[in-house]
Amino acid sequence: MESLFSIGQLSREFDVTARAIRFYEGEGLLSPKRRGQTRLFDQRDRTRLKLILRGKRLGFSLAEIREIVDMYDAPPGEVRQLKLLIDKIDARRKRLLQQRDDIAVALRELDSVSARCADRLAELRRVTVDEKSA
Amino acid sequence: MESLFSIGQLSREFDVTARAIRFYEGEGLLSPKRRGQTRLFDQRDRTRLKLILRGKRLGFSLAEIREIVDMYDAPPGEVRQLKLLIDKIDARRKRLLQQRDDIAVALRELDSVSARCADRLAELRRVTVDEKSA
DNA sequence: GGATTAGTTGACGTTAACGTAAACGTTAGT
DNA sequence: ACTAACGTTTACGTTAACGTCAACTAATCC
Repeated sequence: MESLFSIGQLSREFDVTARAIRFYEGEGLLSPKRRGQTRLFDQRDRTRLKLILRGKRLGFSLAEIREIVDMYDAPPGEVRQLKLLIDKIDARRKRLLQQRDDIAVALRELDSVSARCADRLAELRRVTVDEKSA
Repeated sequence: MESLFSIGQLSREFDVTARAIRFYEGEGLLSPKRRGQTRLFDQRDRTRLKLILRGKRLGFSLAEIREIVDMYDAPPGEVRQLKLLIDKIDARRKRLLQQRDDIAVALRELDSVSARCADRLAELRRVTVDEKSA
């Protein structure tokens, strides 16, 4: 039961414009089947689209995303290519770990800003109360 | 001992072009002092630059980064503005948490790809050995 | 059979975030 | 006095990632 999807369905489901999806196809990131002119996306396309959008959320360029997507294909048969792939995986992992650290720091800082806001709010309330009691 | 920095120093230290730094100033993200024409960056500018670059690593646009940088200023005195700020903080946090999830998933997937690579490498070795023993 | 809805292919427009080049000033070394 | 190294402004160029028409087709509903 290979379920198929129209461009509109994917567009709504993932909140992305049809134009963007067509653009991704043009860039070789998706390769839907066709019924006449109309695109038909299968489960594999859906998965790839999810990968693409996650990549975007993490700030990867489409060029980088292409590399990532390609990683999910069968590993190459030639040792030279295989080692190249392993290097790329390593680079990806490093970037992700760096991002993870950045996020940890950013979250802590946000908390501190948040606390300052709460303080400020309390202070403002005191002033308001003072004004009322005056 | 307020230490000062030239644009070149910052450029080298953070591995970013002088052009970019000037651009950030133009966008109002930095506001260095001047000695004649020459820009002089202090510790505050350095901190802001670090914030900017971290934002970039996380895929934020400069517009978003501006919002973040502004958060680090003193919280506003008006309740209306303060609540707006709190909302923005909340939105930031949500995005960061989403990204953290995305990273966790991506790292797991990378591991699985990595494993497939290792398998493939082992398989290739077996073939090589077979050929030798033949 | 006209209208609506969903899809298509060009093709040009737009925005962000710098890159790049030209022409110039200033300070330090030889 | 010359030349390097570093800085400046002004201004045009570039790339990525789509947005936005326009003009068309194919299926469906009333």
